[in-house]
Amino acid sequence: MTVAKARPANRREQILREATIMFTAHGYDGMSIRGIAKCCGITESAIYRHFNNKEDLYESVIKRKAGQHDIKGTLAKNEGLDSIEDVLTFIAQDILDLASKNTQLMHLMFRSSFQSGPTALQLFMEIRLPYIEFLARELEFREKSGELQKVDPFTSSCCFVGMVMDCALNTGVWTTLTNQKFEAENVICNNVPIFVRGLMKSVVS
Amino acid sequence: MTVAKARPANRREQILREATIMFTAHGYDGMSIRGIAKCCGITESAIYRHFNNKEDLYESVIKRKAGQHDIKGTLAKNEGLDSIEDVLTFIAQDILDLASKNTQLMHLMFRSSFQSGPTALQLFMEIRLPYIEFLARELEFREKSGELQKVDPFTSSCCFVGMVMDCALNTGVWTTLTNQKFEAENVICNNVPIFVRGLMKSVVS
DNA sequence: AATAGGAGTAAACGTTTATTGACTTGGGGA
DNA sequence: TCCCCAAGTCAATAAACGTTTACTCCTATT
Repeated sequence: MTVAKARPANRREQILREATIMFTAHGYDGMSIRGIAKCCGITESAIYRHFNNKEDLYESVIKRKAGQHDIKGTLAKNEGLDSIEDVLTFIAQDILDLASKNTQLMHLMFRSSFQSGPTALQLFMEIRLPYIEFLARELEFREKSGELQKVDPFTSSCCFVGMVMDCALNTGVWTTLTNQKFEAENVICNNVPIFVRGLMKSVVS
Repeated sequence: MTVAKARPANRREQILREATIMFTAHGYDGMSIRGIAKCCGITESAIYRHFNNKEDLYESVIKRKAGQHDIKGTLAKNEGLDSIEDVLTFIAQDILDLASKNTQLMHLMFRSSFQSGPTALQLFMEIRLPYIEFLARELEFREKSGELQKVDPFTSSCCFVGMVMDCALNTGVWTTLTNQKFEAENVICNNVPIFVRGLMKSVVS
């Protein structure tokens, strides 16, 4: 009496989608093969036709997400911006856009960084690192050209990107925790200028 | 033949200690009653003499950690610092100190914020929020007195604290990921001045 | 038309999970 | 001295876990 169900075009993709949802919501130990199977409307065994084991499935989830965004590529297209203000605004805007359109990605990045294994830092490397390296290069160049104060490009870049990432991750928290409004645009309007004034040599207030 | 083991002064505290280690390392689902019991040298049932269930134990872990640090209190003792530079330096130093002396706390804070339930944001509220409110008040005061540029105190404070927290959490990551050095002192030497210059009205470069 | 194999099923595997129950200590107060 | 009770033990529970097995479709290729 075993009746085969309808087979969607690519089951593998569906499983990965559901597993991603599960993992972002409950973490590795909280995502169960059973639960994912149920969400897909198939049995657990069917999942093992597509993935060797749970760890394999997990790694595939991370790799898939990493493959969905080519940060390095999009950044490369935006080299040569005029002022440092443009650069910082662009980066902040880009990260906050990415985060708001793709909440999953951010949570996945932080969750996976707590996980052990080979894919622990993959999302950090493919999402966060490109931003940092991009900004660090811009800072280094502009520092040498005399536009900026004497600062350590890498540290400054890490901090700026970290600040924006932190905002992106916690926008929801602050609005529920306090009654203050705390939105992406405010961060850009408010803090990019602070950084700009702090970085530039001559200041026009 | 059931022999009762030696009973340490406060077993409860020992259980909480081991559970904290387990939770910071493996998360809620990854921390097992069995594992904790084994670490304490007792049986699982013994744990249920001290806690109603796993969730109760978990909540106790969070509450205990929250009770170990009186951020609000220590901040209150440091009101009335001279310059905004002193304020920012103090905050950054304090957070990075706290983080380096108590790595657990930071990881616990982020892990718990991903968890659902009543204690989800407790550590955020008792650790992070006091810093933000403290700095926001300082900024608001100094803005009104004309010392600072026109900025939104809350947003600026959120961002600064977020930046430092992010640094504290990821210092380890960057040093292993890149060969660049990225340490607490560098962050303070480098980024506090940037913020100061960015916030102040008149700049002495 | 025959067939090979990809993709599904039901059922069971052994293990681990959180939790409970019944029993046993040992030390402090009556 | 007796006895109570907090804090242990051992043993058992049902449920959930990841994984494997044996079997069955459906479909594309030959």
